Amino acid sequence: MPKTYDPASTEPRLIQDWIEGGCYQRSKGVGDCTVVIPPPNVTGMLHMGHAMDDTIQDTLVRFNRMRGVSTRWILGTDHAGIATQTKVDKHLKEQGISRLEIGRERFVDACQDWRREYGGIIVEQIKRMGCSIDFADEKFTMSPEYARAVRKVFCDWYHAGLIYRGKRIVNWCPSCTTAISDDEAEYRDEPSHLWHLRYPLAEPVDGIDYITVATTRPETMLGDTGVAVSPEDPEKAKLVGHTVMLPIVNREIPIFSDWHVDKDFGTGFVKVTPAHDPNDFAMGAAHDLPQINVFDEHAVVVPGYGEFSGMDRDQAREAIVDWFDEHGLLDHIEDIEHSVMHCYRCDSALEPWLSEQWFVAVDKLKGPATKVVEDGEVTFYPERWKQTYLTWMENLKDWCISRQLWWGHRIPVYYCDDCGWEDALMEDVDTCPSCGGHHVRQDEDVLDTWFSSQLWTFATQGWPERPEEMEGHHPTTVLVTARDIIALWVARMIMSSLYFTHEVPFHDVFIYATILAKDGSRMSKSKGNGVDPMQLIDTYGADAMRFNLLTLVTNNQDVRFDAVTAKDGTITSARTDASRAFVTKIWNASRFVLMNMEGYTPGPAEAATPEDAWMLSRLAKMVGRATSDIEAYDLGDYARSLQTFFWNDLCDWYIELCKGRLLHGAAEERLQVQRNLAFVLDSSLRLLHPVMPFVTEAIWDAMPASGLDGEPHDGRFLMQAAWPDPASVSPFENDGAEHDFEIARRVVELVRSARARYRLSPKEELDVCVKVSADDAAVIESQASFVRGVGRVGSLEVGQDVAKPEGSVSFVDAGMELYVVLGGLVDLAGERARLEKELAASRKDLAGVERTLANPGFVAKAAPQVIEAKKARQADLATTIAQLEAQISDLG
RNA sequence: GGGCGAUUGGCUCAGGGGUAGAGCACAUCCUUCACACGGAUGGGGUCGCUGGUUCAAAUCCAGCAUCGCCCACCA
Repeated sequence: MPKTYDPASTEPRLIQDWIEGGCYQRSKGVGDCTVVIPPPNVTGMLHMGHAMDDTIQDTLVRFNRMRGVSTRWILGTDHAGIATQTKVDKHLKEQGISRLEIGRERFVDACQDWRREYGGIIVEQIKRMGCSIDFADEKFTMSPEYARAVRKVFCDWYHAGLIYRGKRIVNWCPSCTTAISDDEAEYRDEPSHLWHLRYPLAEPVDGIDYITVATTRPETMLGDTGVAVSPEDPEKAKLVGHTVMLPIVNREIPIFSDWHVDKDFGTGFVKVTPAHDPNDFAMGAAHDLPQINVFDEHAVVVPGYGEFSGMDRDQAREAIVDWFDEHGLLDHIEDIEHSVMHCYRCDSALEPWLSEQWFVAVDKLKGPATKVVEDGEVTFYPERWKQTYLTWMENLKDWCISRQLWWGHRIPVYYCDDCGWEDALMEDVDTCPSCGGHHVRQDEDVLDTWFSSQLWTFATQGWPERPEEMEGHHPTTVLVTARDIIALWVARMIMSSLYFTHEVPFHDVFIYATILAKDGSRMSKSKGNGVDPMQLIDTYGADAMRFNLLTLVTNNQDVRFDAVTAKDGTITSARTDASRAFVTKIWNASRFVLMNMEGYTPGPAEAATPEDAWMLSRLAKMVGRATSDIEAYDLGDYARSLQTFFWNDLCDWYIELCKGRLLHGAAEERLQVQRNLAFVLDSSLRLLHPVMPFVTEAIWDAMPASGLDGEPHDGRFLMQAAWPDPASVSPFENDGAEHDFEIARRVVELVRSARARYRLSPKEELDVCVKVSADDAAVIESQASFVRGVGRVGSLEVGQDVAKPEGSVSFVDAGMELYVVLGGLVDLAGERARLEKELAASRKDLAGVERTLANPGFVAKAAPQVIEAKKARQADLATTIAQLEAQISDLG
């Protein structure tokens, strides 16, 4: 093995080997683990959220593959309608090309080119992360096969009456000239004004000849068809039933009362514009008011409004306010904070606009989709997201699915201009099936991107034409995704899957923490606080990034990622750096083991020494813990506990303890150590593999067979090797051995502490005496070689009646008194100070324990084990205090 | 407005009714033949605030504060 591990050269080679070895394709086995990747948009590059998502999925898939479960991880990308169209539009604009000039067909071709390029990049990035997903079988939400599935869904729902066309207020983006769904719109508070406008009454009432309405949208007054007041506003009740004469347009409109109105806001009079406000639309519908659209698709005032026609909404606002002012009808202007909806793509202010749209009626879909989550057929991890889902489902309104875009699935509805026939069809037509006429046209709109991605779990698996492909792989096992698309995507997948496949799309939904920038804000391009996962991989290697990400998988909603990108573009992340150090540690420890394998033949691990028994016990518990952690999606604990195990137990102690036998031991002894090390290392690599596939695979390739399965590795990959079986290693669990080891380890630590305090050379052997109970003395004696070797101890005297030697420093710890002989170097004042500090701490602890024990309530109500533990602690502390006092007085 | 989460050492985070943890950073020592991306030894925190439940609260509950996210709404 090379002295240093180089991720940059190793990772690409392994990816190639794995793919050539067919390791990424679906595996056969017992049970099923099918996962669909949340398809990234073809618009861009992988970001940290994807890196997190894909690392989690890969860890789960690799784990299951190793466990012998049949795995299938499905790759694909999303055409991402608006997002892609906007990017391509911009791209073309830079070349001086307008999409309107080149037309729909050529524009869609340009989108396809874009998708091939960027879809390819993102797939390469997924590959580079080490994701063991089937790259040979890539799906796309606009592939011909997928398009047929989308079309079938539309047609079936259309014919079942679940899809209908209707006039609705939609959030219209005048710049993208498309409707934006509520879920895609972004609200932002902005300083604005509340204009108080006077509307003259048609006939004065009790001497009042005008009322004042307050509005943030004066330009929409051209479309006003009523004025509303609150039913709880007695002062204004007398005006209800009267009319006002709308200025400028001279339209006589009624005053009515409606619960939408808050009597304490503004003036208590609300101008009602059904065509330009969702609430007004609702009020208008309830009170039978006309809907008058005053804007065209670009938010320009339509003809018929004199000087105002042809103005855009901003110009119109100014002109109309001026008009009111000139005519003495502008009461006053008030400054307010006002939240304005913006297009999530182009950031233009959205216009509530009345238009013809397609909708999915959700009434019949939401019931079943609610039930499966309530019943636990679909389980959310962490559990709290269940409530988020249910609340959203409860408040669900019909879903506007039409988009006025060119890039997307075109709505398969055909109209005959000759006879008025209309239908949704699976095949294109140019002749009217009803009248035989040739004036048949297809609907111009395309479908909301989520309409196609809601089919992702089954349309990627042969539905509807090859249902056999789904057998055993649907419902999928787990969906790993971000919390912000629980409503947009997760819920819709559940609804459509239940309808079309009669089963849930997945059993588990795992929601990971949102990755925030170091300052706690969302990573965003505009803020420039984002971190590029590819750059992290360049700097630290994919394993280090993956490991760090997995340690951040906790119950939290969001986590801060500590990486910072400097002005010169270099990236630093303390935690990823530490993860890289762990990768290096794994490499070096393995290198040491493999450098000392001469004469090795595979054979079973055995607890030949106390430290062997300890190590094998620790390993057995680690296997159990790693397995149950991953099964419970507790991936952060899986990663962190493995790191502690490998670094602290295996490297810091066991390998050090093996050196004596390995380098100088007799042949038989040596062979057993080799077998134990091979067993522990092999097991550890397998446990680590799901999160750190590269370094573990690279090492495994160089390793001989271990006692774990006895098979030589030639031509085999670790990623296809068996996950260690918790049941078969559990006989190694040995609490007694662990306890004994702790005692010996403590002796070594105390010797080291003395050495550090007196700055003694690590080469120099120290003489040590330990005064302990007879039982513990035997325990230490049995591990004398370990204590001598690792502690660099010369003579070691252990017993009940050991006396403190001349010129030694003493330690008191848990019933143990330990003396390290220094030979006249003792710093009496320093020792006294140290012992007194410990004494003070012990006394304080004892006082606390005694206070608890003196509490009658505690003795009466606490669990017996707790009381026992307290009493034992009391005894220990009392002994320690007595010993410390004796030592201090001994110092003179 | 509704909901959710966070608040633990300088930083990023675990933990979670009964002796406060890790990594990084810091201090001292060590280039001993796996590893200086290392080893050893240390210093450092009344677990946001106020109440409550309990024999016992950093941990459970309530309120508050601050930060963040989601949903809804705003004439």
